[in-house]
Amino acid sequence: MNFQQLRIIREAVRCNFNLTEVGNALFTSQSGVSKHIKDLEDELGVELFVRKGKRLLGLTDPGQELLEFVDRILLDASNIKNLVEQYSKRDEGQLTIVATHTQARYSLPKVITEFKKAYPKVHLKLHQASPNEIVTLLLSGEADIGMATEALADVSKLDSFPYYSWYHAVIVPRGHPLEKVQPLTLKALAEYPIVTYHEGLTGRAKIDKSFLDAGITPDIVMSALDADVIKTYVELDMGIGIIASMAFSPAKDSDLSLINCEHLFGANTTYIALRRGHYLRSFAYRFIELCSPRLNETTIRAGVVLPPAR
Amino acid sequence: MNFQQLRIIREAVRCNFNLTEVGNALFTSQSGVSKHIKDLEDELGVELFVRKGKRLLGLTDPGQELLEFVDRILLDASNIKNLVEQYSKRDEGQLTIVATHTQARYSLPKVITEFKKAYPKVHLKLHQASPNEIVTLLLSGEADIGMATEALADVSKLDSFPYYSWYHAVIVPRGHPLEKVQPLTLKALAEYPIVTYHEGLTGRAKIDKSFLDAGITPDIVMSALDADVIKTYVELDMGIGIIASMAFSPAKDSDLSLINCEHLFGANTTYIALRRGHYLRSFAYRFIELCSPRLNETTIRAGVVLPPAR
DNA sequence: GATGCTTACGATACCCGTAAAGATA
DNA sequence: TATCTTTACGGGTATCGTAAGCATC
Repeated sequence: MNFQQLRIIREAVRCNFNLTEVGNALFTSQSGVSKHIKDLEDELGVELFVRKGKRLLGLTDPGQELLEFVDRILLDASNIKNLVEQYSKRDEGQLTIVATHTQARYSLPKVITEFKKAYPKVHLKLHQASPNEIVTLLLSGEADIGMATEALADVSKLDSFPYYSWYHAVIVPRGHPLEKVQPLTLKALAEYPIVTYHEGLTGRAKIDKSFLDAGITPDIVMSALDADVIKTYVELDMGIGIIASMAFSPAKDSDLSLINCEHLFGANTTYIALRRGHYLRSFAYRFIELCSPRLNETTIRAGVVLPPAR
Repeated sequence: MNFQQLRIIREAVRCNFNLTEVGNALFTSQSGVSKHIKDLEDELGVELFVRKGKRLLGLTDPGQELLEFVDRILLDASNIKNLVEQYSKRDEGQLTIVATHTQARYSLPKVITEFKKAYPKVHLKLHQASPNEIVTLLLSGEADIGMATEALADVSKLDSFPYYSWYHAVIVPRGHPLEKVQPLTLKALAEYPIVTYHEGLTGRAKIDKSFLDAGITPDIVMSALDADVIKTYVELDMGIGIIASMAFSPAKDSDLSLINCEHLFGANTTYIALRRGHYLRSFAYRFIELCSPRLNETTIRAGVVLPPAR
């Protein structure tokens, strides 16, 4: 048994059991991949893959159980690399953040500016992705820190920590009749076409649930992945917008006006998530602390989940 | 980085950094060991060992941190071997139990008889050791299941489960005046020389504490590792004995009489301990279940610690 | 002087990639 | 037929053990 064999097992699963693809992914030949699998199966004395003729279709039961350990071995191997770098290059290295549009655009710029100042030698990679993609990237080890409002808190192999809480707000073209409605109600909103976020993004679930609970069917004419797109179409008068309140800038969005609606959709919590067991460099912990001072290295290592901040 | 290198790192620590010994332990040459360490340090770019000239003295800080991951990787590697055997030879294999004299002699014979009947093909190894040795053997992976009254429950890397509770009893030569003392008191015991267990064994701590709390200094003339030795010397009239009550057999110990003293020293709990994260074959779980029906595979996997049984 | 570590060197085994052949869709 | 896997084979590399050279105690 060697590490290359284990990498191949893991990659085979990720590549849906296409060994040619595995070869490419690991920068080696497909024949070598094939042989390694065979050698390992011979050594262990068990078939790890379900085969139909020559094609691999999936994992056998022992293969499935084995995969858990393989994953952890490879995780630990990468942890070793990280931890050793921590000593040889204390303030150098790479940090990969993966966040949704909302976080990348509105909450992270300030943090990243500060971080860059404190750790100029750290190569910071910021990926933008959907909540589900964020989960995948964290679990595969391709990203160190994930940030999103959705999905993260439900995954057992992730540790997630409340980052901050926020509310939705309504945006309308300046002079829109809704500006005068006091107090704002779901019923009043539902009288206009609505532009808001896509399903599974930035608290969209809360919006849907609020309308559903009230027995009102909103006319959602368009859903977008980010607030910039929503604002664009609200400016074009396609409807009123519902966005995360921090996405509104009075200066830049001077054609629009923001209407508070904290009472309508409830609070959302954005989470910072880490892969459980993944070794983080000290500057990664510092990054998180810059996001929220309550989340220091000790707290995070303890895995304690604190109540969300306001 | 390969597995041999990791095995060498781990073994170097176990062998007190004597690389010649490591070579012998791993059945390879000392020069190879030396080179492997150098190669790994070169690859990682960090010194893992503190050196004085050519001699190794200990681990550096990164080496210490690395060791944790190395241990887990090698644990997982052995888990893989075990789990795969579970499929290829369901009811065959090896099971290593390590227990104190008291358990090996008085509580295990019945269990082992039953187990042998159910799993005739499993090679059962029973080691006898002190509580501290039991901890070491479990942590090094040399034993699968440990049993003792002391030490086990305090080790964080072990999962320990209450096996059964028991009481001490006093043994005296037949016709001894203590037979008539009703009720038996610590003070009455302290008037005779006492033969009992060694420190750190079979509830000796409870005996000492009871006397200490009562402000009485017992005259312990001899301490032994097991009840058989204690009984021998009580028969020779060296003093009265305090032993675990299950160590007395009316038939075999006809020269002695047993005096109940549950009220004097309190209950002891014997624990079954496993190395956390160590993969156990299904027959190992069955063995534990034979010890105590409450400890089935599900309960143990959940790591739930139940209150001790009576 | 005995023990322990490093380096050099040759034999062996292992790993990789190319190429050809066979299986599957 | 195109895609994919297995097997065979040759070149390269890594690993291992012996032996010699040094450092440490």
